[in-house]
Amino acid sequence: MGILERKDREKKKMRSLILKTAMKLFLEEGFENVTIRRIAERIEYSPAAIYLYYKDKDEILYAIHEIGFEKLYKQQQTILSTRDPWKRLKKHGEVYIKFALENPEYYDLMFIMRGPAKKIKEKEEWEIGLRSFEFLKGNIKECINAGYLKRVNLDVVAFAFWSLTHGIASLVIRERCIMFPEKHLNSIIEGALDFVLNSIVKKR
Amino acid sequence: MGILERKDREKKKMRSLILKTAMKLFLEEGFENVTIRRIAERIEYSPAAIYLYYKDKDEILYAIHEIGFEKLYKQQQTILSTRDPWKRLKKHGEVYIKFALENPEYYDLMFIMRGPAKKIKEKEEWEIGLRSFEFLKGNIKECINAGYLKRVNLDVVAFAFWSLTHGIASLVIRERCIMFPEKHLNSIIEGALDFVLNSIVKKR
DNA sequence: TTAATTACTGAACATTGTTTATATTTGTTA
DNA sequence: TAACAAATATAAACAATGTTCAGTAATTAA
Repeated sequence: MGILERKDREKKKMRSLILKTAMKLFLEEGFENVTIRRIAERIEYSPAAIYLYYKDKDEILYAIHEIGFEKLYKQQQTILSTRDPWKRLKKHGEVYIKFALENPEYYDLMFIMRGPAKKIKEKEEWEIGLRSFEFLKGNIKECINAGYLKRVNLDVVAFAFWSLTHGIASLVIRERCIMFPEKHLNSIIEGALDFVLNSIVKKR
Repeated sequence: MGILERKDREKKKMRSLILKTAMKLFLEEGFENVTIRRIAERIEYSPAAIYLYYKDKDEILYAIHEIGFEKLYKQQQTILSTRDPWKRLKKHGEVYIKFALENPEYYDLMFIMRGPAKKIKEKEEWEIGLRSFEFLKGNIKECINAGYLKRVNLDVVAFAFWSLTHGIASLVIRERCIMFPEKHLNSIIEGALDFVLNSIVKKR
């Protein structure tokens, strides 16, 4: 009965080949150039073949978006070496923005583009996105317990924090910060994050 | 010498007819349905005719985006009736988010979509966007002068404020808040804004 | 060896935005 | 007014896109 299993393996292999190729296109040329036809061309199959392995293009984008989340999550784990909850939360913000600005295409796919969002809705949940959000909530909870933050609703503080960092990242990525000269932008970003974080911290 | 002027009037009339029609499509069916062909159909011209009046589609989107800014600016002016700078700044945030959530298509065009951003770059400045940002800076400056805020760099505080509100708005609009049940979302948004604003205010 | 299932493709469809050669309308001049 | 010039408008096509479907080729089962 090894035939079914081999077929299954082959199916998975093909899916991963498609995804790998899409990723390559994505990283080399940006998501605008990830087209079904370009993927097909690279793997030397017809465009129609891809639809035997992925329902539509958004499903491929969703898969890439998941890889982006893995990448972000990994980078976020590095802050665990910082023991002080408050310092760690600051690092959290810095790492988040750093990820966004160093991987704007990923970030766009993860938090801005409509394509993956459609799939999120279909799934009725967003496991991969939630994991990062829960991680943030954990950090904030520790800050509250350590007396660094007021005892406010966890979701509210986490959402405020996320909105601030996402706001910064997405305004830059979607090119709405042209009022700031390029050379000042980084210090304004840092300044904005510091300003808010220093404001919400309680002096113990 | 009235002919040239009449021609000029006619040209303007045609431009405004195209824009008006694009606006109608935009408001009735969302920007996804603003296509050159649909506009052409409605004004009973050929698609090619539109290119005699607008360089490309992005130029039309840019024009709509400007109308959106007019709308926002008008709504922002209503906060001027609030005399206390701090209360006014709070209103500023509320009005901004209200505008975004009540006019998500406009907001998207103004602060998220790539199309208009391209035109912004070509123009090398962004008059209409800057006006709103300067208005925010003015409000913040008054808060500083009245002792409500620390004396921090104006651009930094304004950018922080804008990032927070834009972050909230864009996460909702691009459907990344599915971890919050619909019925709680509004109170979380309010809570997040209040949390940050109450944190940055100085007790006098 | 034949029948049935599976894997794949060519060609087409329905959309986009945009360009170009051509036709029509309008204005100028002899 | 007739002929020419300039403007305005269009039909048709181009080059893309995602996606579908009727067939063909390959593989497996009987």
